[in-house]
Amino acid sequence: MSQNILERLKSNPSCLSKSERKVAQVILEDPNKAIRSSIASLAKAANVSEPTVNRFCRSLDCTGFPDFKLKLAQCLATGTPYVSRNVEASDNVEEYSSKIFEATMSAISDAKRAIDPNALHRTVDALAQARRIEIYGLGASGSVAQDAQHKLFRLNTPCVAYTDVLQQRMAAAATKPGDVVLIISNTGRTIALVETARIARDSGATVITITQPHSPLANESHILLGVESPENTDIYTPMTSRIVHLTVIDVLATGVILRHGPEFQSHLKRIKAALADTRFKLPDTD
Amino acid sequence: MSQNILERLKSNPSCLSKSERKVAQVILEDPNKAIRSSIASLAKAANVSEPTVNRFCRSLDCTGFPDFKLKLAQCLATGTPYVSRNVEASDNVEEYSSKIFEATMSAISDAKRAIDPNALHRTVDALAQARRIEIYGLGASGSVAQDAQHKLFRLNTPCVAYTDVLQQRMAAAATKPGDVVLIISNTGRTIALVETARIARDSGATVITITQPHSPLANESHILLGVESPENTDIYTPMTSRIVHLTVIDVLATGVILRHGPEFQSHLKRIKAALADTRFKLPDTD
DNA sequence: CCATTATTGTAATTTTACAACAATGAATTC
DNA sequence: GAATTCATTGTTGTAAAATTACAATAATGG
Repeated sequence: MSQNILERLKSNPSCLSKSERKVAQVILEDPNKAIRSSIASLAKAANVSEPTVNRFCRSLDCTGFPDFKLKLAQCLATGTPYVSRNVEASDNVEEYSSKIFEATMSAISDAKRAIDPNALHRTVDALAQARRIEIYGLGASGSVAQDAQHKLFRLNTPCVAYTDVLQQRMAAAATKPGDVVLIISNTGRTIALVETARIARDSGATVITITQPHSPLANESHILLGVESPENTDIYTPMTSRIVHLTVIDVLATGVILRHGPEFQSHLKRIKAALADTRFKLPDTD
Repeated sequence: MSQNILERLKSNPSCLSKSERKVAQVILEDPNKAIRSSIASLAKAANVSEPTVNRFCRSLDCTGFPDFKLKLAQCLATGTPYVSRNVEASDNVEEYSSKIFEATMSAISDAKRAIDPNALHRTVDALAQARRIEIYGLGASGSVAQDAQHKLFRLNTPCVAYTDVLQQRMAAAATKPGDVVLIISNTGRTIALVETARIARDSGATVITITQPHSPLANESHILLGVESPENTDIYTPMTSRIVHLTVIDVLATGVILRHGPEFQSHLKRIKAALADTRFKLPDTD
């Protein structure tokens, strides 16, 4: 439905008149200030009359100035790229920690919007029916693969994660139709993984990837769970993308569990119960 | 900074008077309607006077009614579900995937508010000065520990993750003053880890934990990075909490990098560059 | 039970958003 | 080149909205 006022402002569109563009510019300079100012102060800041500001709002499919402020505020809150502030060397603890938390939330929010429910559905199908599940990842995605194994092994289906290139290649060559190979990669450009995907394909396995769309790895997969990672990986190692990957895996695991139905949950409870003796008891019953 | 009006509304806090609670209730019934209505219509809907609505806003740290509407609108836009809905057996793909994404975001948002900047600061200090860093985790936290190693080993400080109880105990016994032991646990009640923490303490290491506050493990630590995990772990394995743990580790790694200053970044670039040949090149220069 | 305080409503005031209309200016036509 | 048309912008005025100041009421404690 309604969306992204900021995008349309930045692209300086033809639907705005000269003075309306002045308004747009003032707003873009400090959107967070704009949502707190009245129509009068904004008009003065842009050197135009108040009704001009109002007409400006109408041009953007708002019913009026308050409605515009509302939409702009929501746009800012969703963590659109416009506000995705980068960590700076001068930041103190509060600042960089806030930024990282926000960037992470924003990435999850983006993924939520971008993920293809159909691909999820088909993946859950494939996992639920798999004879065997293999999970491959390297580098930062290695621990994601291991986490995925930790989640999926409860499903009564044999399930292994490999984080070693050679083991992955051998395991991929050993797969058969009915097996599912889940490959996780941030860039989708790691040569070894693309080759392994090809090997698994040739062996007849169903290849599912959690990776960057339109990447070489994505092109090798039967089912693609696309996750865009716009982050700058030059200096900082991929942070948000691997968290999105984990969330996708949560969705998959939950989907398979739901698919198995209620009687399956006693099976999960038993697994959980096996841990009880490793823990200190809770202080009280609650 | 301040955030999540909805959270505070639904927890029906003591800082509101009787009629102010009536206002809160009306708003919670349909928040999306509330952000579009005037103070007058809202007052009528709640059967209170207009100034009461205004005072209600002030009680919630807003400068007035418009400011309140703005914050509420932003709160709604972030998609943070104010009633963290649980996955139900009847959910279809879209539904449970939405719920999981939302629950994850909500958990990160909560953690952002709850995390103690002072503890973060001291942890960054300790990590930056550490002679050696050891990271321990078990189960789901095992892959978190491994991910942490993957992040922290770039810091020029020897850094290992152990996900095996015996290795952890031996390594903990071998630590010395100046060493930092980072222990990650969802519940904070795993007996083995609590014992290991004690061994590390006795050896003189600085014990830092990412875990549930007020837990046995938290009590054994020199520095506690507290993460509440209200989630029901009866059936589903901890999902959101380990993602929060990872985010905290991102913050720590970033903090240490910032602490080391700009000349350190060339060191990181070299590490990154070592990966270049393992990847397919990007289609174009951009 | 009275004094004190907190809570709520009434009325007045200020601020804000918007509509109706007038003015300006550019483009087009004769 | 003047006249006409159209789009754009500003001026004035008004209704609505938000807020203040203050009075009335209810709640609390000695």
